[in-house]
Amino acid sequence: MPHRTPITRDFFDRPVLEVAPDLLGRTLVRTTSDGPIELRLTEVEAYNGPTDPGSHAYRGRTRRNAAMFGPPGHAYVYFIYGMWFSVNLVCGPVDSAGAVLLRAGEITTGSELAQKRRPTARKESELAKGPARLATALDIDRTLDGSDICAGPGAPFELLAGEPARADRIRTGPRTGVSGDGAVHPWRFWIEGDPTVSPYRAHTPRRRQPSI
DNA sequence: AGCTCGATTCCCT
DNA sequence: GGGAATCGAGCTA
Repeated sequence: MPHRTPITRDFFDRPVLEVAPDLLGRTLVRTTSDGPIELRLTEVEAYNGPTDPGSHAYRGRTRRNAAMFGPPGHAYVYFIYGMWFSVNLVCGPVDSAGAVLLRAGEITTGSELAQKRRPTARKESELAKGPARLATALDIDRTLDGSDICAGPGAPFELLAGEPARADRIRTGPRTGVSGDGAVHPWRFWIEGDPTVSPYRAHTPRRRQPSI
């Protein structure tokens, strides 16, 4: 399969736990007004629908998470911590609300554009190391929520076959920053040894205001 | 109407 | 390793 073959919607029809590791090594093309930025995915997390306590879908459909409950092959973009965005790719049947969080990758095209967006990055490997950094580097915000990933060249997003990661290089572990019962599942997937993979952090409960 | 805290990053010690 | 920044979804009332 040639490197630059577009991935079609049936790729996303499968269960999210199957799609997530299969995304590693694939190329996400983000077409901006300034030109294309391409990202080789190195780290993702699966969020497994309404029964997954770690998922935004856990409490059912809301205005924010509506895209997750929509058709596969679309983006779910959400705003977090008052200043960042994160990007997911929706998987599985409509209403199953499966989504893969794109956590990190290697910028392979348009690194000048990404640098401009991420001036604090000191190394190429830091441009998209972490979900909010990835979204910033690729100029992704809430206006792209619900975008079709499989609409073809020139759309805001496209996914290319790339070079899927070898199975023996894929590692799994608990999801970063997920609390409670959602933390037990090893649904984080990354390419072992890749310098763009973000460091694992366990969930840290935020301290309450000190009561004097 | 008010409150808590999050699928984080950055900067400081 | 810890705290600040910053806003809004979702819960409690």
